[in-house]
Amino acid sequence: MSNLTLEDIAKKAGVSRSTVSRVVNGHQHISDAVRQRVLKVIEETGYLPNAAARALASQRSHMIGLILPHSTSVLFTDPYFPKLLKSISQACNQYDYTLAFFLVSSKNEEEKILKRVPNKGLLDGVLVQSGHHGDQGIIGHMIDAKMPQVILGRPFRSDNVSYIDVDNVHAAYNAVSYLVRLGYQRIATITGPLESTAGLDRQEGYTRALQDRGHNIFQDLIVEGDFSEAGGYHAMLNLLKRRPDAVFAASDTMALGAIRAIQEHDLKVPEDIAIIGFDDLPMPTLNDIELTTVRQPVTEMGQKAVELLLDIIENGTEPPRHMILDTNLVIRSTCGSMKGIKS
Amino acid sequence: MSNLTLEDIAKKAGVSRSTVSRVVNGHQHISDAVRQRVLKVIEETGYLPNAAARALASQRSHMIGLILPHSTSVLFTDPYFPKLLKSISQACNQYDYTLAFFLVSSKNEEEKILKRVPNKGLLDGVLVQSGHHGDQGIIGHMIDAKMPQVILGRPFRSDNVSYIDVDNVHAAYNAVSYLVRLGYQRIATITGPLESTAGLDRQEGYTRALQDRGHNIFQDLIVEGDFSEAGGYHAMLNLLKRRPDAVFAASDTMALGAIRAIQEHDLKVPEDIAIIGFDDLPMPTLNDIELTTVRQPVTEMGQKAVELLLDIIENGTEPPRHMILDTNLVIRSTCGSMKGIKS
DNA sequence: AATATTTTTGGGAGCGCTCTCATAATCATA
DNA sequence: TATGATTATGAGAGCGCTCCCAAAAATATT
Repeated sequence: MSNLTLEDIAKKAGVSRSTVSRVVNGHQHISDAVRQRVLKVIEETGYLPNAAARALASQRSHMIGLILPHSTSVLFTDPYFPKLLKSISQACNQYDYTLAFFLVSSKNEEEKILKRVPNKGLLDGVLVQSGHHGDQGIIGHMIDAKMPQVILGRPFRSDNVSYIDVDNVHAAYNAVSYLVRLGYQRIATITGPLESTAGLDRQEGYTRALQDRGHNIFQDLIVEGDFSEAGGYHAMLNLLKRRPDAVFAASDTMALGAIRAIQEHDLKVPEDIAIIGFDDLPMPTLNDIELTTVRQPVTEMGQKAVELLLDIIENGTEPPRHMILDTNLVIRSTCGSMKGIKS
Repeated sequence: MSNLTLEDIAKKAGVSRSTVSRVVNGHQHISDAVRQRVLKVIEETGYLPNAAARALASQRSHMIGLILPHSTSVLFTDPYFPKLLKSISQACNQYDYTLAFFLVSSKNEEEKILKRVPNKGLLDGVLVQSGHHGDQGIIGHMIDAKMPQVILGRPFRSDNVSYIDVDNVHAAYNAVSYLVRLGYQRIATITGPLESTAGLDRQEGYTRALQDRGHNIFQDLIVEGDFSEAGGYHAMLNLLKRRPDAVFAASDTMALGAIRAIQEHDLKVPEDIAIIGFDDLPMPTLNDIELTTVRQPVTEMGQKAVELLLDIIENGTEPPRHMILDTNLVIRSTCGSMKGIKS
């Protein structure tokens, strides 16, 4: 099929290579007659430009990479990544960029990938999912390689890189404030892993909300989880001994695990213990639970991340750009019913 | 960093461009002294070859694409795709290929993607997830573009393309035979969507097993599902009226939905109704259910698919290669206990 | 020691495109 | 109608690599 070159099209249309190039790239300063003629030849022959030649000549591959470090790739069971991936993919498509996908499953792979990614002529920029200490290596590597990048999730060292994140502190603050306003007294939290910024930030929101509302902070009402169902279950098992009347779980999956633990102890949600989650993603087995939760704008995040990256590719890394997206509280039935709460 | 070219390295090492190229690509006919010298310069300067230039000169991008058509992208909630994606990504990494990811979410996107994917110089080949009628368009398009491809899952028209699939008929046959041997009499099935080859094949295995064992086929014990939890739930609601004593669900997610329906009707698994699933993938909420199921070798499938594609890229499309992977029955507790069954 | 053989190296032509610059054609202005 | 400004087109020099071919050096063969 398309072993045709610009030159071939030029010949067939009776114009020069440059002219065909202009038509293909939609430049101005082309007479309408010529444009139509060239377009017709392209249509007839099914000509498609050679991406490699284009990338070499223009120094732009029109390709961006998505790097998922191994600290996160474990979490692939939850629907967060598929959804994020989908929105990133759609955004790439929208802007005519190709998405290269790098799943870093081991230290070994990290090495190999870090050798390939910074190659000139391959990628115009990268999106790096992060939020863990361990990811600083990748991020630093990209900075060294002067590869334009946007971090998904606030990284631990964020001063010199661009990132996009949801406002975790504020989101958690609102969720916990809601529990306070409902009159709950012993509000516990199952945090995310505390070596992640998301875990840290959500815990901070929890603490601040309680403090601002004159509640004491009890360390034994704070249990660390790992964003997994099993983690939530075990964390809740611990918490049950401390008799909380409400729990803010830093992820829906953990909320689910917590509910399982509660139900196994013949307690009821929300009558005995209220639960609030975090994410609001579609889960295959959430059907019978009306989970009150914090909705993350995952789709928006993917879209904006791509746009941010393209902007950086176009206009340079400096200054680093930080974008914080709003969340909103989705009130369902695991905290008891209540109307007229304004966030 | 690497705005260095081969030429620069050549100069620094006091050799020619060709020689450096040989070293970089590990060709023979290079004296050890020179090789060491060049390697040292490369090391010191952090030189990385320009991927675009390489692709242009060698007519090989070392990149393959993964296309997920919209018929499948809906299913992204279940852990099948993440797991497949992971193994494909790892295999690519292993062979030093870059993976480009195309999620086709709409007819509109399909058009755009089909315009970009066949570009010469971008991809050496593609993996296409399939099994639906609707995907024939994409497959045909790739054939027209002479793009090497491997289909993941048997496509509807499979004579002229290479594909890799699990032996769905045989797997279902074994699962249902197992139920028969356990003595179940009214064995129902919740099928996958019948416009997918997986759905069709698994149903065929069900039918054949019953026939071979002298059971009658009752059409009202066959209900179509859609691989989703909700689909399984509703299908089971229908089946309950027909009082089956065992159900073969064509996916674990549907099995889960079915179990939910059964439990809501105050029946017990396996005492009242036995359930057997299909997939055996880690599910966040499967903790308390010991599902007997058919294990699909998803990881192996991703790995083999990449290897098959690389072989095709290397040695040509002809003849089309078909690879069928074995499954195995994983006996847990949703069919009652029984020992010594050999598949 | 002379020739044939093999190994090592360099030169050069392309891969198919973009993009600047020069030239040709068109239009506006006086 | 001559002059300058503007628009349309073509020619040519790369982009940074691979790979073939020929030359040079090292080694083997008689």
